[in-house]
Amino acid sequence: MFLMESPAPPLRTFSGSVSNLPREELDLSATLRSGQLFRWVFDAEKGAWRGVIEGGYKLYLAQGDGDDLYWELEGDLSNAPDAETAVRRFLRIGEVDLAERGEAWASADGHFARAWASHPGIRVLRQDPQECFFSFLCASVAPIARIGSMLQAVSRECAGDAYGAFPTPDCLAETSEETFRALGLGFRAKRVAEAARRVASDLPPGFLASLRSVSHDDAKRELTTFFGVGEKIADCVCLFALDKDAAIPVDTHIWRMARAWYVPELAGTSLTAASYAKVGQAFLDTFGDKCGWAQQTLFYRAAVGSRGT
DNA sequence: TTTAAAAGGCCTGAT
DNA sequence: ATCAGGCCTTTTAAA
Repeated sequence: MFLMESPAPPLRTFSGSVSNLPREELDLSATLRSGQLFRWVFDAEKGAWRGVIEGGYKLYLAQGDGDDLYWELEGDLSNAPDAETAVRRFLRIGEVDLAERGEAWASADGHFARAWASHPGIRVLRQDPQECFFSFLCASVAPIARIGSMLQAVSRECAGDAYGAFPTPDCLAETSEETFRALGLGFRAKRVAEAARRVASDLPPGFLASLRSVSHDDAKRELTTFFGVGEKIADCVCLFALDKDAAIPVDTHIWRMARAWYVPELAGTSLTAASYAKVGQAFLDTFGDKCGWAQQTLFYRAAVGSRGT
């Protein structure tokens, strides 16, 4: 080996494919549009989805009609596992056998069976905790499309690129509440500005990612100490970035579904801390330790699948 | 043209 | 301690 030390990070491109990946294991398009992340776009020229994953790697993903997934990853991997490991880690391939789980869930629950029949293969991804946290801080009473436009505006303002690496906490912390308001965040502006300042200056680097190694309850307790973060947003971060596969974010859609199907005794009541816990328990009882994944398929049918496209 | 609803949370006042 | 109601911004679609 005659690798030289270079001042600039060695930006390189790697590519490969994952074979034997049927649609029941991954529906790439539905997964990326399922409201768990908001800055992935389909690059028509390249014929692939494009986004940035944890570690700042730019990733292209393409799924054809067959059982192969093609990927291309760009970045400095000198201090990281190999590229394919990074891709599999993001998609959580090999960790959760969704095809097998989905079949079991469908035979256990008729409502899930209907959602699975129309949209199998919606996975829960492992996101960058930082981006996921700020994403769902922007998600209060906003439709998925608007969450995307808010986050693209924030990225463009702080990092210069709507679809590049998400701004660092330091960069977000230097942006004023008024600026966030001007970017269309509305009453969420104060929450984002305050959280950014706290993450940047009051907490150790990597604090959010460190919550991966604590329990679901402990992670929620930490997250809900932020102004603007209640149980629902905390559970979104737990499920989509912190490996808490039993987290059930009870939003307006899941709450409606729960009252109609899973916790009928709550029909006609309003959502409280007590009923929030009952909904989570009902999902755990029905679907088991990966119930957050089942929730994502049900959510998709209610919130995304019913709309056009 | 007005109104409701959108991956909510905080504050207040009443039991 | 627990819960219902009002409020906070903006956008889109339905009435």
